[in-house]
Amino acid sequence: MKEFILQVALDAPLDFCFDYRWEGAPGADVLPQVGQLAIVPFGRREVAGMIVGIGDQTDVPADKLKNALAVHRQLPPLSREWLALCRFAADYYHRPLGEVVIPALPKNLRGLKTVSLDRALKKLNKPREAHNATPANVPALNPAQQDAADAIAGATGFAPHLLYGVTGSGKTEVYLHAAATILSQANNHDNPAQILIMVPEINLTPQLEGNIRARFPNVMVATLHSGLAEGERLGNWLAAHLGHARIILGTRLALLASLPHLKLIIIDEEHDPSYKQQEGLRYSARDLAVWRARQLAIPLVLGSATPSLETWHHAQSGRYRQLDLRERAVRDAVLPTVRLINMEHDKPFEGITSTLLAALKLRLDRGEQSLLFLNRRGYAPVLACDACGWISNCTRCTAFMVLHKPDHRLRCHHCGLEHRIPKACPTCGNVDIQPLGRGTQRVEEGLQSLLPTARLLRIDADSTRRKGSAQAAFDSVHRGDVDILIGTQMVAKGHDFQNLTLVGILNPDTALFSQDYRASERLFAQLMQVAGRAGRVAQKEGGSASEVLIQTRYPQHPLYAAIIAHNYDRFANELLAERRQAGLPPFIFQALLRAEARELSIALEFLHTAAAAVTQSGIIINDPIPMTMTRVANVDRAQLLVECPSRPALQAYLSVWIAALRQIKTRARWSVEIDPVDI
DNA sequence: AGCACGCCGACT
DNA sequence: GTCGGCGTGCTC
Repeated sequence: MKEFILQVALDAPLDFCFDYRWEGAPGADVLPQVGQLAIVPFGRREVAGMIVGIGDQTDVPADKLKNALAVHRQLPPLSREWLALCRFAADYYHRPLGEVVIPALPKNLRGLKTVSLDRALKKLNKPREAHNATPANVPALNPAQQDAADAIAGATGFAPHLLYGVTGSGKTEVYLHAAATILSQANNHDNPAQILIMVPEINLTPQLEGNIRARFPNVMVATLHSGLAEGERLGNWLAAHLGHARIILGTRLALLASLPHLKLIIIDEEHDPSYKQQEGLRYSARDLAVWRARQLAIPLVLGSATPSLETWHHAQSGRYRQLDLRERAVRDAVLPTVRLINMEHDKPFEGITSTLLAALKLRLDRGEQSLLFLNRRGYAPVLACDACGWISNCTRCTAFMVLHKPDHRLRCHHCGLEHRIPKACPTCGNVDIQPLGRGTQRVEEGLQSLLPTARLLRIDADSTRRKGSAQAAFDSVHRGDVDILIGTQMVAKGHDFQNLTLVGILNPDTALFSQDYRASERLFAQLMQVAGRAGRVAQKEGGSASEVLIQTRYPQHPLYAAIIAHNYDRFANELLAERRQAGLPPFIFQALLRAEARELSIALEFLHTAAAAVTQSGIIINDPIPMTMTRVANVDRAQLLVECPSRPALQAYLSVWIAALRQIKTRARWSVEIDPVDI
């Protein structure tokens, strides 16, 4: 009876692996393998861990060493490539390996019960023979699309591409053609291929999933996103892991799926902030995709009308190959006309200028649809008392309680605190307390009074809280049951509305002067995206083209000039020049140390100690500062930014520094984020 | 992270 | 006299 020592990575905030004893059963020839899951005792619990090494020695004293309880042997082991990807992510983001590996696996795989595995494999549709994978209903490509698809499918080795094309220029067709070519090539050589297509939010883009399934009727398509039920998640994950699924469509979490035959990665809307995980392991799925494509020596496509400045920089410098789609692929479609409405001259009533109101009436008369975009939900962002100056502050956060009129509540969007709307000022008793500012609910109310016959529909996180209600709302717009759609950024993504000819942007100015230097980049992307909802209709005979009206107090701002000209190139180049001048990303690399405690002084004291813990030339350590929103849910937060022009130098420093931070005795909770985006 | 143990305040 | 607050320490 031979005894082995398993090195097991566990999902615990401990930066090392744990050793377990494994005694092979007498006569058993099946040994545990690296890449298999083991169930092990850990403290008083039993948890799943990943076997990352097998040996016959350990430093762990015999009285501490425990036996592994079981090994998942019916599952093919995770590949060395997959483990290397996880190890890279763990190293790069300075987190324990198990914290990357274990959450990347379906929950149902992590339990003691192994029977569910067989059932999930029954449940799966058997893949049909892939040699017959002839795409159905293939539209012809224009020359630019054809060149792009050929470049991607014909690339050899690691080949990152920026597919740069405005909304409606037919990026999806390029993806599908490149995918079809790579799938068929692989099949001819009896060498299966898998293609990973990532999208920002799968729930908002059901059309893409439908298109893919229709185009590849003989290929198994699996989706991976957080909205799946656990059973479905396990089945789809297994389909990818076993190589049955040839196309995997998913959100950022799909990047960490096991894809043994991966031959192409596509990231649609690569600039989208949702590719950055904002809790736990704060990874960038886009950045990890680049690493994974390099590791496997395969092509990568980053698609966007408004690329992130990181990607744009790489394309400009020639590290990524840029593929341009300069024309709209939809026949007769023209780019929407963008006009500014100067709110200094045309004072808004109920948040709507007379120019915009007239444009809305025109669409109503013509039986066409309009979209009003306002990135602020609720009725009003704050309730205030004129008499004594009271405002509806949240008692637990550095934030206002937002007025939600339909359910008669004040609600904090940060900690969830709620109470009834007071009838009078809580401090002075004044009954005349007023909402300040305007959210989607208030716009809906005001607009209904201005246009009593119009059929309005508000789409935001509040109106679509129930499962499936967002889809129902979008369906009613498609059916033509709605004249004017009022929405937050939820309406900006994915959906094409055939009869929509007017987009009104109500109040975009706040982002122009934000402390966050990325705000203007994001605003541009958001405006382009929401404007794209309108321009998809072919120009009607005798009618005018679709129109985007932007209400602003700063019509001279260069961002708007770029929007009007549909010229992201120049705007992006100007932003890049500013970033270079100011020493901001992508010309510098950053890490952010966050600390939180019941008292701000505790967090700040920790950060000051941290700032002095390890100094090194070339590493810029900024002053610790309270976060803009200092208090959330009665916890005070502060942060410390560390910068360096060299990524390897920053990484080397972080390894030493974080080890030193672990030695600091503090009551603050802290974490380090690499490449932070919201600072 | 969990989950224990351990030592001081308001209650069945 | 107990129940329970969260500080501290450990997990192969």
